[in-house]
Amino acid sequence: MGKSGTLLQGTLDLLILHALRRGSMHGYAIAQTIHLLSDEVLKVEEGSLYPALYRLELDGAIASSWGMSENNRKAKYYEITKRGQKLIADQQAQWDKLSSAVDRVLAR
Amino acid sequence: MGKSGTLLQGTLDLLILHALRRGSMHGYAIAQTIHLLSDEVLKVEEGSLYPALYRLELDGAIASSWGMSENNRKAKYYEITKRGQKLIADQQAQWDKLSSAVDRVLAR
DNA sequence: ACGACTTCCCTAGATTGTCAAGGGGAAAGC
DNA sequence: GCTTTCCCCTTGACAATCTAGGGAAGTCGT
Repeated sequence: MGKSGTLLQGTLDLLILHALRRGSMHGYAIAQTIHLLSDEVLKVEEGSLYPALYRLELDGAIASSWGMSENNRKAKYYEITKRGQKLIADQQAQWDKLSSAVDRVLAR
Repeated sequence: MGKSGTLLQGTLDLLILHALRRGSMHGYAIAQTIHLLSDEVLKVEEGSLYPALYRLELDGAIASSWGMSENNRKAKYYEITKRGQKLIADQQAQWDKLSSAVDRVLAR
């Protein structure tokens, strides 16, 4: 495994999309949400997060708009698009398939 | 997830080491073993396998020696070293920790 | 004896995803 | 005014995997 880094490569997009299922959120909050929902195991670096958000928006999986945060700061809010919904389903299926395959190998 | 590629990045070393728990094996057989144990879900490309074996041997996790395969071909047999045993434990713990963290996020 | 196929090894180059390490602006609290 | 927190972003390096090759040697069918 990579020396450092608390993420399983390839899962970040799925994690982001899943966080956004709870409603529209700005980037900073997405990172916090993932951190919390994972019981503080997963930590999303900003240098990973923002490029990922950019990719996802380019891909049409999420859409953004500027607004004001609860703390009265300018923030870019993201929400899932219809295309993103489909991506969630696909990627979750892929994750389930692959991670359970790994588990099978490790169990035998 | 990556357009193609059936592997979760970061898991290959662990899969290889786990296959070798069953006894000394040559590279080609390691790939087949992983493929079979995963119910044909995981496919290890040779272009990923051999560099990984090289890394692991450099790292002292496995050791190799030339021999003859069951099919009467020259083959390089690998076995786990003591250091490799420890790596298995560490990486499996890491995998369990991270994959269950992902599952937690996806479930909530 | 020839060709096709399989088994086994290996490498070079491109691609991708993440990380480390920065920088910056603006509100809040002291 | 100073520091801290919140929020955005970029650049360059790095590690892991894949694609797409190449090669040698045994087996099998004809």
